[in-house]
Amino acid sequence: MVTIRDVAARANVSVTTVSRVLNNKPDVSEATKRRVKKAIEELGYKPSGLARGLVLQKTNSIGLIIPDISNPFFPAIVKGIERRAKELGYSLLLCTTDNDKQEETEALALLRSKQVDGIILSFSLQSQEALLELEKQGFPIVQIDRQVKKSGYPAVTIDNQKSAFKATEFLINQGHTKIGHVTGDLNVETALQRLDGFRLALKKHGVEYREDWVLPGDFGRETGKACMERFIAMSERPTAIFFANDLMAFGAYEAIFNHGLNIPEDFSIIGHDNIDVASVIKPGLTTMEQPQYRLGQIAAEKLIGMIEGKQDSPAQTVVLESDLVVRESVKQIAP
Amino acid sequence: MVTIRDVAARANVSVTTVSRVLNNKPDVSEATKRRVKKAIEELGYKPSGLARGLVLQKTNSIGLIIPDISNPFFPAIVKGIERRAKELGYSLLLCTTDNDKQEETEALALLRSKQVDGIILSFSLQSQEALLELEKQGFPIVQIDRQVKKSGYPAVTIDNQKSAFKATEFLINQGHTKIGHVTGDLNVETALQRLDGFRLALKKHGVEYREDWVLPGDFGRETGKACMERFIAMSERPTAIFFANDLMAFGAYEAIFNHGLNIPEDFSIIGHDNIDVASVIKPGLTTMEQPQYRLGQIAAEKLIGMIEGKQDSPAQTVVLESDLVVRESVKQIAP
DNA sequence: CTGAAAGCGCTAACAA
DNA sequence: TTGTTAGCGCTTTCAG
Repeated sequence: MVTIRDVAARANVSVTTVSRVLNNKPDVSEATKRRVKKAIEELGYKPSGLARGLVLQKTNSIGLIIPDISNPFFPAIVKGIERRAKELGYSLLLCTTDNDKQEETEALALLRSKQVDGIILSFSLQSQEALLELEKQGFPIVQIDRQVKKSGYPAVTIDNQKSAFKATEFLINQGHTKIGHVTGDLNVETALQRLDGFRLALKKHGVEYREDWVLPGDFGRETGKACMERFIAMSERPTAIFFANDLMAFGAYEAIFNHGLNIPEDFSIIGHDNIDVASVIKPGLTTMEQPQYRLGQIAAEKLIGMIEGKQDSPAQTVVLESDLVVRESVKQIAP
Repeated sequence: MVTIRDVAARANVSVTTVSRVLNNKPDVSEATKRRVKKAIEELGYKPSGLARGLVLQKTNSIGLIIPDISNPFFPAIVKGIERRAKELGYSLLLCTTDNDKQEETEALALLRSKQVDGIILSFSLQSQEALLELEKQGFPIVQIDRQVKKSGYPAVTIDNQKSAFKATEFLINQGHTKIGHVTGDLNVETALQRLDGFRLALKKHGVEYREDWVLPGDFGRETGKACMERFIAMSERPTAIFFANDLMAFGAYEAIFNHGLNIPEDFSIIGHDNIDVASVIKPGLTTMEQPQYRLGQIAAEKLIGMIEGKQDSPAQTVVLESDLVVRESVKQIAP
């Protein structure tokens, strides 16, 4: 490995001087600067991030902890984070957890030991204490998509309750009064909030809330399919169902088609997230759009702001809007 | 920050001894081991990966460079890599490039400066020299999905030529003789190979190859749509089209439906990759399945094998099989 | 404008 | 079984 010493020797200067030109510090004559640069070039020298990080106590890398990158909701978020972080001079260490509490804890420990400057994460409710601990130490963290409320860490999310409310209200406005819901993983704040939004909308419009039409899901496609099978098997069925995310709605599509039934004639379906393919499937899935890329960008900016201590005020949670995207999966019912 | 020195002081031993228990080295009495562990516990001490990396010249992290994480082809690969790497004690630094040559070069430099132990990458053909350079230095790299042939670095891929051949042959066996193709980004080896496979299949079966039915794409959905528009506008149309990936085929679905045309009645469509949603859309997309998760796992294993010098033979390229998945997007034509 | 030297937190000879 | 010491490659006072 070629080190700063080799460069110094070759350029006939001290390591200090080399370090100076490396970091664009003043007080180096043009002549020596040129010589040093030449030596760097010739030797193909690259400074060691490790050594630099050790002395500066700063790595210019941030950690990202998400449940599952193969869940289509996350890639756009990751992209947003990665692109913005890169622009701001940071790189990304990726950990996934499958929503497992132990994996979450391990990921946190791992990233700390790698000495990332901060972490963006999407945690289940089970891992609160770990966050509280880090908060005491003043370690920079931004939550994304999901907020573990008890911690004081800022989050970048949409208003999930409101979003679910809007989705449900749309169903009601289309004339539906028999409405079911498949929840997300109830260990996740997001899922809880969407359930709340669903309830609130029914209540506001005086529509009956039926326990047996609210099925516990987990944001996975298979579960969406399984829950839909249960709806189909019911003697009294809802006419419309709000799925806590599009992936589960896709599962429902499968189940419905497998039974020779139709959307929206037999069931009106609304999803959440507007993942990329929601527009490709037939009938097009009506859903709530989240600005994932933006969420990612903002989270990266916010975290790096915290790291570099530029926040004017204590870091605030950012809540973006979600928008209804109407396609063909919801039928209008005559009153 | 609490360092190994603090632990040593608290446990009344030397830093060496602490280091020994940290790394499970022998020659530490049970008694002192306990004392040290207690001190570590009480202080909440975490070893600095930076410092360790600096002295060991090993970071236990690997770099991953891919074009775009929001392309649905990659998440499963990333997951496979991440999961396997984690099992083997490595973490993942993620860089994306948008297939841009400069970004590829930068990512390589960045990861080197972060001193990752090795890199898994999916490069365009434009970045050959950079690889050659690293190869001279004996730096461990594994290519995934795409192989830059000139480098001696192993790759983990499917046989893209054969796969495209099989896809095209399926069209022919269904009775099609007017067959078009939308290529991938021709700066990418994979796209070239699929085009070759397409040609070969036509040739073998004596089916005419028409230049004007081979449209240059870029693996993006928009392009798939645009190319499909061109096919639709032709006075003489192909009856079947092989798209170099599913994403472009999805774009084609849009275009076809927008014109009030039907699949497979008006156009038979076959894709490539079998990304998750290929089964959800209507009609189900016939396509070639790639084992993405496996590709990722194997790439991680292979790279780490290279890093740890356990390879029995010089690292070999691994070629996995792809399988035809028949759904409803291809019509059988009476001879 | 330039350099010597201390030290970031850790591991590994080498001694004891 | 334990400790002393010399670095890993870099930045940064502090002196020239």
